Amino acid sequence: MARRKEHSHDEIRVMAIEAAIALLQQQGVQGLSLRKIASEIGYVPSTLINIFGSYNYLLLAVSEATLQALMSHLSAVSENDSFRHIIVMAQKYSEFAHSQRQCFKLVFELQLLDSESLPESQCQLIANLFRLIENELALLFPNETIEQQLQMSRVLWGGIHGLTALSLDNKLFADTVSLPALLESHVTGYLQGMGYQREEACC
Amino acid sequence: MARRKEHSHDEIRVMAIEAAIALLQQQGVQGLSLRKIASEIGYVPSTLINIFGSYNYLLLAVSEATLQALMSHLSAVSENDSFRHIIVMAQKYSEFAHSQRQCFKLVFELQLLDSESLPESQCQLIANLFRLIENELALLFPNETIEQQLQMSRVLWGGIHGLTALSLDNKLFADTVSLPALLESHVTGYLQGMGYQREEACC
DNA sequence: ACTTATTTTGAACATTGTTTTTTATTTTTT
DNA sequence: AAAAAATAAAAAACAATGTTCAAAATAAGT
Repeated sequence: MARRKEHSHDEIRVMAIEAAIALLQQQGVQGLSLRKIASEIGYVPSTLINIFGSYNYLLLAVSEATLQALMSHLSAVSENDSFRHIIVMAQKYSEFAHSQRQCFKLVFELQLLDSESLPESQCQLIANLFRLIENELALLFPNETIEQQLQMSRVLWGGIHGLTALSLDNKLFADTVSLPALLESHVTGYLQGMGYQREEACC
Repeated sequence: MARRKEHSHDEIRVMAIEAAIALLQQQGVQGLSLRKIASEIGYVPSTLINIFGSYNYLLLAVSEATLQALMSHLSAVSENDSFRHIIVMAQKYSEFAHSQRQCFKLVFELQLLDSESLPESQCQLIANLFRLIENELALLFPNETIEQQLQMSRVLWGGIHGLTALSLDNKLFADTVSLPALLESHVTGYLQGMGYQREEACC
């Protein structure tokens, strides 16, 4: 059999990714399978393997699509105050994670084999996410070195991600404190500790 | 066939967990399987299912053993200064995660089905881990409410875990800054921001 | 029109966790 | 002590997985 020519490879790509996301949100990554995705879009497992290379690479494509959605979600934030900007981005990050729970988890839990390499596009996406914070830090701490700003951005992001990830799995074991409150405390506390003066007073 | 009576169920339990940990460290959770574990200890898959209930519950037992090891690793920390105590625990946490990488990842990536419930023992273990930090915070911030101390402990732990987890998967994208430096910056920055005066001066 | 290439697909394969059946051993009863 | 019942371990069967490979159907080239 040759191409049915109903859809191009690129069309099958997006169909498969969309179907995978839909199934993922319903049943989680455990309930997902190459065969289900294939049958969902009226194709056959080996066709998807031909196009994506492997099931793992299909999941990687889903992960990449999720990262892009997250990126546009965070890029939409516009606050004049850089301090507020970071806080709102932290909230948006956790909002996104909870609303797209399964996809978000996939991004961080997908393990590729040693033979598979993380594609450059995915690295760039993550680097751009970090840059969102780096940019605001450069405004907040213009006197700090680039190196220092880079370190601060990782600490901020690490905390935001850690709190979000633990909350997603109900591993915070603190029902009385809300995730937004934890995120605000983290960002505010750390930035103040690093010398940022939100108000005017000191002592 | 009836019991070979060579080993009791409890003996088989520990044999299986040990074999699972060994295989896990070699090949990761992807390369692990019920059949490999069974053949490694000279038994058969269905025997392990009988004893553990399911493969997932066997993995949960490995996760629990890992949490216990982590707990004793962190309990061994003894610093007079509570501030130093928290920093050292943060470093020990990340050390443990990197030295027992696969087991550590299993703890946070293992997903049980909706029908399976997280056993009370595992909840207690995690609660005890949090308490290690809560105790030090009670010493550092005796005037804060319990609620406030609880929130701070989650922020601290969330950041420590987030930085560690991202570092484990090389997702920090900052080769020039070390994980210990990030952890120290996180703990120091946050505690200072929350009002802790490490030195005597202010302004 | 015929040949050559291409590409989708269906069947085969190896491996997985789990369930069910068989079988060997232990325990109980007569 | 012998027979019957209960028990428990292992073997086999099952359904589902990702992947490979050969066969088949269409497209392209001559």
